[in-house]
Amino acid sequence: MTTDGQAVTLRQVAAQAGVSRQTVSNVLNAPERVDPATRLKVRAAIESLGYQPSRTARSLATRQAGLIGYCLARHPGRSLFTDPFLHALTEAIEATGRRLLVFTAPEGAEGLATYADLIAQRAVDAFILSDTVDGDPRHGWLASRGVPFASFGRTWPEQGEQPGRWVDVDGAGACAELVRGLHSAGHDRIAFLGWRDPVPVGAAKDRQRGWRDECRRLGLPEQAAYADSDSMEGAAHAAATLLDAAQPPTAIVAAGDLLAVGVISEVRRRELRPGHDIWVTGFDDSLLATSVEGGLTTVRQPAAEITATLVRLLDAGPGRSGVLLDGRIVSRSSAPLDL
Amino acid sequence: MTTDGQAVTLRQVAAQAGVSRQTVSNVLNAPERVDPATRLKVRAAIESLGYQPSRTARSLATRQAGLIGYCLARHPGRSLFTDPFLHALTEAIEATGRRLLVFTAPEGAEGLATYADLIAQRAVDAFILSDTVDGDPRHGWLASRGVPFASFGRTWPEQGEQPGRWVDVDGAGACAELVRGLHSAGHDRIAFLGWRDPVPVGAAKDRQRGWRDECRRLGLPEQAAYADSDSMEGAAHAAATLLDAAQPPTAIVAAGDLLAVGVISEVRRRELRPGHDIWVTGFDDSLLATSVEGGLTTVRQPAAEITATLVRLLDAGPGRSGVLLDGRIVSRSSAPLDL
DNA sequence: CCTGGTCATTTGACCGGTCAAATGACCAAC
DNA sequence: GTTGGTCATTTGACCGGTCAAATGACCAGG
Repeated sequence: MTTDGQAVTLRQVAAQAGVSRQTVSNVLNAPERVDPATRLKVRAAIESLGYQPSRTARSLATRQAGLIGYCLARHPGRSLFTDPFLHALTEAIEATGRRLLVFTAPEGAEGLATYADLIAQRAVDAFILSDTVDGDPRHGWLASRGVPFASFGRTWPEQGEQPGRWVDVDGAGACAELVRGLHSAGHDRIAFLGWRDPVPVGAAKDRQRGWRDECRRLGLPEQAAYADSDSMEGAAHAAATLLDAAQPPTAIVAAGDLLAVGVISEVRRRELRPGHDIWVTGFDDSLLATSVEGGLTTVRQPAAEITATLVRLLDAGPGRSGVLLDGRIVSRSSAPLDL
Repeated sequence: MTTDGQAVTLRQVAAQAGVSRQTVSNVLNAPERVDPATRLKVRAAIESLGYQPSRTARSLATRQAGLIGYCLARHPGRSLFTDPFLHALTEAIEATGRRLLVFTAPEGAEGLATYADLIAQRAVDAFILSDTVDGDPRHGWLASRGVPFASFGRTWPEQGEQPGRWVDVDGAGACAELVRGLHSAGHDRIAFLGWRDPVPVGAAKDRQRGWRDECRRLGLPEQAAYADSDSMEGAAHAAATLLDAAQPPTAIVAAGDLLAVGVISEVRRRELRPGHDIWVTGFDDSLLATSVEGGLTTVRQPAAEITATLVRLLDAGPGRSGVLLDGRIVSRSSAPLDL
């Protein structure tokens, strides 16, 4: 509304409305304390001047930055879920009137200095953590200094509970459900395809555990293979070893969409039809899942629910708690399950 | 350093060092004005108290938020370059002592209200724009109110220059270079594979133009096909039509990595070898490029250079200017070019 | 000896809000 | 007619820095 460069202040609104600055402040922050008649008068002045309070001034007075910090993972493009997660997180935070500040930091304990700086500068009020690794140092460090945070992902401590509050998707449960679905569709040899990684990723182990436990429960053989890295090529090679076995699997549960696409390409190369001769499933419901022919059956991480929960936990105060959310199986033609 | 929750202030440092608050401020912002001896004394006090100035207080006084706004695109996961771009952008901004605030906004002209709010609240000093569309309303709007911004991507105005300052990657140039490389490797029939999209994406047209112009210059036939969407499946079908032609191409230049992977899968399905029988190239050097067997020849967008330039342009003041950066061709086995 | 100029440092006001205590109007109760 | 309580509104101090002008010490020049 202001065509001039200068911003409108509280006092200008007060002058225009013929009240004191505090009354204007009250209209915005505690309207019930203000007489309805003056409230209207002030609101009109606010409107006509196009006033919006300065976040900075308010932050200084309230000692709240109104910003949540989120560290971008070192390896961009590593996970296909990063992007939808970030988008959902931003919306969830904005829904509470705050905003998201993203930053980068070195990996591991070194990166804690960056977190320390942001707190010391009072640039953020709290942190959202993701890309957690086994024994992640951040959680304990932040909790010990009383910095509010919420974690997407577990730190898988050897024993005891992890510090602070977390949300995660039940990868084990989802994979178990996939195995059950495949089994009731008539599959008896359901293989798992994971990847080896320099960094131990708890999520991958979790998914495999769900598959293994369910296979045992159903008395199915446990065939597994591993890609050298999280790539289509590695997955294709690993899938080849599975398919070359004396008793090849009729279904392959892959630990991620990228792997699953690699499996599908190997299946196709052998003139076998995914979803008919060999059923294939992925994980993440990334853009790849709708990109392959007929679509990939996969597990969707409920991004909106995850981030809404994270934001809720941020304000839950100190303490320890965890929320485990269910992934939703999205059935497409690579493994036409009926759910 | 502070184990108590209370933050250290400038005045506490001043008291500790036995100087006035302004002297401490000068040590931080204009050290040359301070006597070396007192400078050391103050530095020691800062160190011992673990002092860091409050961003908020400084922002209020200087009227600079120290934050740059960046709007996340509506469709998360649409482009594989989003992730590396965001990472590089964050680092580039941090290198100048500022930080990145990300936000979401409705598409098109409606979203301008969100930009307006951020400015009115003085929450950000400037904006970085990306995911620009043809005739993007944001550029003119921001420029007309004197809000500093820099755009990754052109708005392709029908006539005249686009408002403000921009950086883009020369997609046309890179595709022309691919065509030249393929031609000198002996290819005479080099097809283009793009995609149709509800939103007109200037970048895709730009890449195709580069391919077309170079083919004409070399006197090569212009074969092109289009995927219904930016997906592997669509690309595979489009590739099939190309390969079924009476005079099938021996090389296919795809407008994106995802398309290229789709092309490769179709090529393999026909028992043809990518990089031998049919050469295939992509665009973006995304995680898919190293994920397919042998790797995908593709064009790398220079993320660090792009973002460094964007940040530089932010501080260039009002005016119009554009920087066109070269993409770098990364040769892998899907099209073993020697460059 | 007084003036004028640097240099290092300090002082008071200010950025634009919020908080807590103070003011004043109005009305019911003793 | 004084006291006490609510309600609406105002005042002064404060959040933690920065800016601009003022102060004081020191030294060279007329």
